[in-house]
Amino acid sequence: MAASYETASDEPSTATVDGVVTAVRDGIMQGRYAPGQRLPEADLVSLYQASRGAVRTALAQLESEGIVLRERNRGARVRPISLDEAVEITEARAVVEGLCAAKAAQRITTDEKKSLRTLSDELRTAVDGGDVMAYTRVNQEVHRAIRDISRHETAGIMLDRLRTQSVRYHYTVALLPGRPSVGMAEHIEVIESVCSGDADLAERTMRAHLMSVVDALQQLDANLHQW
Amino acid sequence: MAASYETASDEPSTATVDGVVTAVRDGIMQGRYAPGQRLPEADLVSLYQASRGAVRTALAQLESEGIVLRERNRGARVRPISLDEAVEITEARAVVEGLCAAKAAQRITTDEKKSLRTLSDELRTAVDGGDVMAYTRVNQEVHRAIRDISRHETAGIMLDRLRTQSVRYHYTVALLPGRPSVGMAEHIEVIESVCSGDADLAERTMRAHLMSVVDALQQLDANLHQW
DNA sequence: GGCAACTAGATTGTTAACAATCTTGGTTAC
DNA sequence: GTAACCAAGATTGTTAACAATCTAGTTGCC
Repeated sequence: MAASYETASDEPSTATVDGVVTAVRDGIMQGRYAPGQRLPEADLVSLYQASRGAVRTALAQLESEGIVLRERNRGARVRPISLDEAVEITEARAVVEGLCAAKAAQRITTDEKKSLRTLSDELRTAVDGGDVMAYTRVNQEVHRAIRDISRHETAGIMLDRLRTQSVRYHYTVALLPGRPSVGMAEHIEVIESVCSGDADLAERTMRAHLMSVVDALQQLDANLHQW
Repeated sequence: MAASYETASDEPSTATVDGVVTAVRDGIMQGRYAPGQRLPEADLVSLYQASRGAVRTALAQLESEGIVLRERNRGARVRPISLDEAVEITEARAVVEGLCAAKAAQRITTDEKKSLRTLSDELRTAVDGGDVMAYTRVNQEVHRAIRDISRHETAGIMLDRLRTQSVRYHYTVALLPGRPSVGMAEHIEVIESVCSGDADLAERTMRAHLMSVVDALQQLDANLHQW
């Protein structure tokens, strides 16, 4: 597989360990690597022009991130995520992002309020235009912004990890009928509650939003079983 | 440093990667390795009789767990944790353990209620006898039990990580004057609320308990600066 | 006497070869 | 025809040697 000696696209040296980690991680998050797909070391070596040691270290790190599964003498695979797990991950996100929202409400500056509300407008135009891709992107930007405003490093690191584990499900949720407009309303509510400075309200609003994502996930599951 | 060729205690072969990881992690959590202390690869190799590659992999994993710091060409050190970080970690624990308490309240069986209440009794005898070590141990057992009863794997993994990062502070908190009796009362309240089956109440109680630990941490800080 | 440059030792990073294990395909016996 | 067995290839795990980098101590110069 991938016998060409040429570099994959336009990246001559992903050579470092971190390079391989981010390349494979992005590949998994973008769906280029399917769940359960094998990741032979030799392929990654020739693909990313890195040494085997670097690939090995990268795989170990990805395993500890929970997105790659390794079995002794049987190599690495993309770790499949069940819907139950996706629900669990979203529940965990709900409480941690709730914490971030509360802290953000306490610490937000006027400049940050302005840029948050700019995102509100972008959300509206994306949903009005029916642009699901843009909706998904701005969506993530909102969560990212609140996580940054909270200035809570520990929570931020935890969310990074949770997000990489669950991203594959997200744009599936966005495709549910009526989901974008519901999600937009919730996001704007979250933004306003954070801007209000009421930590308790901000936390409750954020949690409610993510619990509604849990509902959407289970609805998705029901739809799949119906087919 | 550590020039003795004898094995540390009674473990002739920690040879595997996981062995080194748990050995070093326990060493850090038990305070045998001080914050900031260097961890030269060669020393770990002779101490635990493992290959350098295994030690290297182990250090990489410990770094991703956040308890070891590595700098290029400068080796690994035990990562020092500031009080601000300890507060952040405890805040994060508060919301995640709150989630566990809520789920535990929903899912607890009668047998589990019994063993939880047994821990209540153990707590009382430990505090009555003034046994701080036993108090600390039962303390952790209570949190562990609730985490198990919740059957929330994702939250469990997150808590494992958070706990290893903050354990060094815990038994410092337990030494504060009057802390054991306050902590005992809170723990018993948590246990009863989980047993009651009221998810909302259980979550609030658990969060209140851990926020009181945050207060204790900050009080500890104030005491230190006063000296 | 103090400061800068240099050298030797120690420590980590990288690569390559070797060993162990698993998978796959074919062959043979029943 | 099927099932068990065996061997070759492929894949991963481990070890050891080599290269690069940093640190500390020393020497020489100002």
